[in-house]
Amino acid sequence: MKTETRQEEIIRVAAKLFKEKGYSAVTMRDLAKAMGIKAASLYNHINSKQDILNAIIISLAEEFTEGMKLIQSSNESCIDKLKKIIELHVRISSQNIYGMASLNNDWMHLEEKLDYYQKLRVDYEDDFRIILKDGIASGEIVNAQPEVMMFSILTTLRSLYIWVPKKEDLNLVELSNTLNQILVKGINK
Amino acid sequence: MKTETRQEEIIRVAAKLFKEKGYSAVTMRDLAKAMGIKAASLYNHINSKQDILNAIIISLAEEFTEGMKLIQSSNESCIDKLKKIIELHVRISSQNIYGMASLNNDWMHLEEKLDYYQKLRVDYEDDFRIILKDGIASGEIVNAQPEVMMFSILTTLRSLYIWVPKKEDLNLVELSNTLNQILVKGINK
DNA sequence: AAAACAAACTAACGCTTGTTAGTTTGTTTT
DNA sequence: AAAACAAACTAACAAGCGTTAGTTTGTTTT
Repeated sequence: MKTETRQEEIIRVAAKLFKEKGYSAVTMRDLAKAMGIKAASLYNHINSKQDILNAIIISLAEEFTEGMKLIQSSNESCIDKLKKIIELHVRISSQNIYGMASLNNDWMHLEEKLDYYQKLRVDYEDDFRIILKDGIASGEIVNAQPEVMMFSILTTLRSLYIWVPKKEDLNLVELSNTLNQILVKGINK
Repeated sequence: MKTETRQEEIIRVAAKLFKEKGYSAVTMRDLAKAMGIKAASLYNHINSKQDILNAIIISLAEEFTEGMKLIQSSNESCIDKLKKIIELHVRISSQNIYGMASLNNDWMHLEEKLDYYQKLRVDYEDDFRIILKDGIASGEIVNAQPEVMMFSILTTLRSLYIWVPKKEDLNLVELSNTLNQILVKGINK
């Protein structure tokens, strides 16, 4: 197990605070107090508050992009690809619930990295849409509006961070399966 | 049509700014500039920045509570109640997309009103859960984990504000129907 | 015409913000 | 023992924060 650098520790603690109050409401003095040091000392390890946010969000966004590219290039059925996407979100979200909160709520405070982030996001959604449209074309998926389907599924998956920690007892494979059933097969008998 | 007071106008404009940057990142000077006046002049109409957030969030939360109580006390089937809940969210969200953003993202910055808000929220979720459990008990709904179902549906509905404005062409009845189909019946054939 | 009111203004307040500069301390490498 | 380094510190900065006090201006009510 690789030991965490001081910089990584700061970023991890920052993500936790960002989840609770949002990026703008967390001060460098708040972060320093949570680390048990003075605010100025943070700058021995990080360049700026902004850089902390960049590090949290961009690494996560790239992880999602990588995952999607793998799924996209497989030749599984559309329904199986959706299952894989659900597993991707469950895995990443459970590994970094604090970072996922920043990704969801504080992306608009990215500055230099904002355009890059938004491109990753748009591309991800485009890939998702294509999977759904292929599924409709091949008759695997019901012919409803793919935009609404994508919104519904993706919103649920993006919000997993709110909810995953409360279910530590539930193992992640089981959670993926349940989500797959509910999101894909619906809830009525 | 009742004309808007200056105070209501400030609250409406504030909600729009809060949606874009979050409560903490919006300054009273930002808000004043958006209103075309100086920051100090805002205080002729409102008591504090905090009060603006309270007004936005609490009125919406109470609107949801009222709607839920009506649905709860009707004697419709569980599936029909779910449909009504979807319609409730579509209606309120489309009427106040900016306020819904604050409700979702800035509720933790409520201060005196935080406990009250959280009670409304917990009660709402309790009512929702009971509807699902009744549906499972009566065999209307598939016997999966009601917690996951509720999370999935409620997360989608709570995020409508992100997405409704892009679909102005789509009428709201149609959107409710499509959401109902996807959330309840699923997407696979 | 006088009084009252709504809604803007200027000026300033005390406090907090992110960040920098320079220094101290203790450990590790030469 | 000397040099280098990592990681903390104190002190301070300029800018921005929410908010208050007191004033001006123009309209509406008496």
